[in-house]
Amino acid sequence: MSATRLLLLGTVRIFQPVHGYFVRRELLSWQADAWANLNPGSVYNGLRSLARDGFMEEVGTETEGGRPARTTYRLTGDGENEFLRLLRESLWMVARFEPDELMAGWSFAWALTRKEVIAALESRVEQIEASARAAVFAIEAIATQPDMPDTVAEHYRLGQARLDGEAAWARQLLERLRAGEYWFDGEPDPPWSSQPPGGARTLHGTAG
Amino acid sequence: MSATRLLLLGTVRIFQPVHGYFVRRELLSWQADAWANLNPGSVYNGLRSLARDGFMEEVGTETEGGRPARTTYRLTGDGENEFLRLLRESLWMVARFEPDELMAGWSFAWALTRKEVIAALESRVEQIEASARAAVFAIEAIATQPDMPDTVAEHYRLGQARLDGEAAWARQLLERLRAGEYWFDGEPDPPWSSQPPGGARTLHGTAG
DNA sequence: ACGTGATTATTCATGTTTGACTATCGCGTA
DNA sequence: TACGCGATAGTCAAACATGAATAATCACGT
Repeated sequence: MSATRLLLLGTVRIFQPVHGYFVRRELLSWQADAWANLNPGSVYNGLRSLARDGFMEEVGTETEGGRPARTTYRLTGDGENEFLRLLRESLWMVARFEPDELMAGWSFAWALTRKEVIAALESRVEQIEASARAAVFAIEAIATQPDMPDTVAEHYRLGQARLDGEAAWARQLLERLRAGEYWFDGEPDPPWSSQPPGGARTLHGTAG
Repeated sequence: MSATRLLLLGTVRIFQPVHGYFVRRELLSWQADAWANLNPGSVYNGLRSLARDGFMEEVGTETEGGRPARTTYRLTGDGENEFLRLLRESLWMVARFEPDELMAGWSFAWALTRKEVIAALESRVEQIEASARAAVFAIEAIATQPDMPDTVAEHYRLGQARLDGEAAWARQLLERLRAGEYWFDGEPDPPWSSQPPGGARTLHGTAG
């Protein structure tokens, strides 16, 4: 499971009704292409696939001037539920080898309450601490099994080391969230009540 | 680019001539399916694709008893070069969002010399330290750009935190490598001079 | 007035990944 | 000896991802 679906649902949710090119431009302006699959084909096919599954619906296909026709989308009720489901999954579940999941999840964490995001991050820290205790025994077991290459022990150590890094980030962020940093759902004065969100105005980032 | 190609090249290199089912069973016994794409289709298609590119060649297609015919492969000269190229790439290059690359690389690091692996890990630590210094300025810049969502700053922090975890692992492993842990190419007494490598004897791990 | 290059908006051939499915053999057990 | 389960060995349709290509428009300089 890639983070692309969550990114598409989340971005359409913010800007709807919106067309594929806009969604992609916005995500590139977040530099999300560094960690997610955002080639044109992935975005356009992802939108069509979400529409096929009933999570989005085509609003229309407008042709402005002589430019290519553009298909605009918006979320359905199911799409809103799917968005929240994927968002919670990405924040509450520790996906050991899918770094893009948490990246995508954090991008839309503000769609949940501060209370829930704090609880999710606390849960992640606990899961990672538990994983560290378990890894000790898994590594011991590897030495025992005669046919297991000993290099596999380092896979556990490296996997855990990266999780430890993530936990350090989470602890640090938790402090800042408790101190009031960032805006979350249900709080007054959203940052774009006066200034709507929107990233680069061009694909090559020559904004301005 | 996924780690599957390197895993297939490296595994065929050890056991050649070898057929797809054996390769897959071996990789599953390393628990590599936790972090790499090793579904049947990925393995069999990956082997065919490597053969198409001239990195492997079919040795034959034997039918033993009434079982399905099995196609056995071995590396070509180009395949050996491609293996070493991908291996070096995976060990020397820091791929920020592809944790499977280093996992796969370490699995076959013993095919290089201890000296080179130590140099590669030292280089990784330096790259990660440089990345940490750069991240400070990238995060500053985000606050400046009006259209960039502030959540993006956490993407830098999280990405760097995970790299910091990796660097901690690398420093720790470097100490152990300098102390002589693990066997590497060119050193006497390889661990399977008497005991050939080989993982679980069955797919479900009921080795005995 | 005209060329140049970036932007808009998307398609599509190709390649990779998924995981359900086929079909046979061998072994333990009731 | 009949039964069933797991191991063996792989195929295939469908889904997902890649990135070059298309083709019109617009901004800008000369």
